[in-house]
Amino acid sequence: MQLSPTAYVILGMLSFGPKSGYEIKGLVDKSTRFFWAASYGQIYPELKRLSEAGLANATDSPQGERRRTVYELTDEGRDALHVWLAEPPQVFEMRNEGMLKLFFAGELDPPEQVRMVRALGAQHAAKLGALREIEPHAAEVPDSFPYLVLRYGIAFNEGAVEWCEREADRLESRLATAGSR
Amino acid sequence: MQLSPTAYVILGMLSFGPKSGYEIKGLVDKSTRFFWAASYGQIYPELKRLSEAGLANATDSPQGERRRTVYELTDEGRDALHVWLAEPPQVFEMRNEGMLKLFFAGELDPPEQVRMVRALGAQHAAKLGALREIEPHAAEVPDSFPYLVLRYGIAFNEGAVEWCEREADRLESRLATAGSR
DNA sequence: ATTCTCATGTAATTGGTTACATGATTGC
DNA sequence: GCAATCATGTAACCAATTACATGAGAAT
Repeated sequence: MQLSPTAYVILGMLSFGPKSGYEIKGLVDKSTRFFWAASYGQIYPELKRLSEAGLANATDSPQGERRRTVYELTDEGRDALHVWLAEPPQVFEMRNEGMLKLFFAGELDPPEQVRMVRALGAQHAAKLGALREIEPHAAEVPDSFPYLVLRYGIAFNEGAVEWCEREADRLESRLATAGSR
Repeated sequence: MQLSPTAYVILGMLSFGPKSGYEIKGLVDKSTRFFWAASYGQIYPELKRLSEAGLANATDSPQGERRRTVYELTDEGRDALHVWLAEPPQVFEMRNEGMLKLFFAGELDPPEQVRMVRALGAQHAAKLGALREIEPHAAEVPDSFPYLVLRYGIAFNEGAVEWCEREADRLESRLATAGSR
């Protein structure tokens, strides 16, 4: 039985302890979503499939009248997770509209080109801000992999912000010299 | 009429001059695919839509008996491209299985954790290799935006490779100290 | 009262890939 | 003669998002 990376996100979250679909969604939204998002439309059906496949166990644990199903990883589920973790990563996809616009920026006049590079920088700065908001929370477990991954995201976005500023400045100065020639 | 970013990839490619669907696909595959891919299944129907919308003009230009349709940007098409370029970028999505595995790497034992960080580094090194192969070709137009974007990709992947090596080394040394304690 | 959070799920739609089908031209 | 490249297109399929539907409990 072939599982999608999204199924492994769920197994991985369950490896931290038993959780409801709602809790998994919440965790994904403040962690993996930056490199692997998941919606309710995936999570709930996938949880059902995983429990049918014997990789997770479903237990009803209502809070008062509010129904709630908590899933926990079975031994087979943990094995499946370990096997997947040890395999070389396959998927790496990106949809970066800012890069795409920059690629075609030669179509615009120079001042607008500079604005575009700064807009890309602003995009990265916004992401950086979002990551830094999570940081104090993640730093509570300093040697953990979630924290390692967060630091990678921060480093990358810092680099990108600097790169955009540098390139925008370069374009701007080139523009100034061209104007005075 | 709302166009998708993929439609703008096509308009953008046509801004470099008239092209067939086949040529557009070839260009995408050695440039934008790293941050915005497109398949024949998208390109051909989209070209038809763009020409129906008056943003591109279709001209039959067979080579012998081999049929061929070349599209060129209309003035409206160029305007639409410029409007889109000036708008702030929206989409930024990533599916990075390597990061995802790293996030859950705490499940494995330390030597395997080190292997995983190195595997992520290898993924970035492979991408870096692919980009460097394109570089001499792109460097022919040194001040162009396609070349700027390529350099961004190279810088990012170089940074990622170094980061992975550094973190793998750190993990390894931590592992050694823990073992002798 | 009302809004927010907790909680689960499905249906419709979108965006995109892959496979399939067809055929001409070029280079070995 | 055969493989690679040029060239166009559709159909089936897949992954994922969004909107919708429902309802309890907690906080303001």
